[in-house]
Amino acid sequence: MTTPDPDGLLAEQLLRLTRRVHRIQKRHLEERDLGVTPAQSRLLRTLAHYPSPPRMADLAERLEVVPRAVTTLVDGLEANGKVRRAPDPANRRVTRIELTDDGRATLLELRGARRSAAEEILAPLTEKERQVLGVLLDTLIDGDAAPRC
Amino acid sequence: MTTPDPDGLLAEQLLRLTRRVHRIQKRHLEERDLGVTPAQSRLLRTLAHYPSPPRMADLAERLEVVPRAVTTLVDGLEANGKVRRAPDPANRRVTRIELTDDGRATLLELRGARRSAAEEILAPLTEKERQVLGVLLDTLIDGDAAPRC
DNA sequence: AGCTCATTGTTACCTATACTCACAATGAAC
DNA sequence: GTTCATTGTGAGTATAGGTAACAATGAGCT
Repeated sequence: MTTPDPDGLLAEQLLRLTRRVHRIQKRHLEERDLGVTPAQSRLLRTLAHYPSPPRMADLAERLEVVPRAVTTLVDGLEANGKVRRAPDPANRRVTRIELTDDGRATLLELRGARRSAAEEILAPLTEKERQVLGVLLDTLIDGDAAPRC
Repeated sequence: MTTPDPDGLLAEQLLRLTRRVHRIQKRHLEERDLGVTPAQSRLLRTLAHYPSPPRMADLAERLEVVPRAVTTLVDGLEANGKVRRAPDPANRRVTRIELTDDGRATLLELRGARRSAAEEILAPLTEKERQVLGVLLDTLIDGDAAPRC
């Protein structure tokens, strides 16, 4: 491989890998035929991390996305009965997003799809390598110094 | 960090890192104010790898994208005078894509932007760690067994 | 009380990327 | 020369995200 631009390579690698991950996840998702787009799936998963229903703004922050984007995602999920918008009694500006039973069921299937997709993608790496990769990625995501391993 | 879904974590990490890379690259690009979108930038860079002007289909394959997508990208670049569509004398079906002088100049600035962006992103990693990361990513992209390091 | 300002979600619109399908022009094979 | 494959593109769609303006609400100050 010719690498005349070694320092710009990371972005290209990430792009290609992200695309591969997308393809594989899409395939695993379609096998189960849940009516959920990748971004909606991410919102569902994020939703599961909260002990109590979060606000739209909370989701936007967690997803690193503008609040307006969350509206669209919740619209789609609500139309399919996966989540429910509930008013906050304490503050009438906020709407809290709750998982429905259907949403919870979807989430379980989603996890299965993700797990098998991840297994396929990570197959070429040993357990140790996976850990190293995870640490390196986390370091870059956070942008601070790496824990020297 | 709570990781109830360790096997699905990679996709999330990749997504976040890719987004961070996008943000940083965008910032570095905007400082120079080239009129080029990220995908167009990628096409320009890819173009530079060919010793002689490639066909649309070649670019599509190299970019891992459907040929129709290349049409749109080249349209944009051609409108801005960065590339030129040239007929192939030997086969009138194919159009070859050539870099213009302006495109070449843009490419140079692009490289600078990418280099400084990459420097910012990779700053927390040592040289050795960068190499390890590169190998791991390549392994996952190709999908075959990792070279044991 | 009332006035001002910040927060919250949303309406309306725009951009970027990439996809499918259909098709016209061309070349290749028999 | 009829048939079939290749090549690029028009038309339309989906997904993901962003900006700007705004209405409803809450909070703080006087």
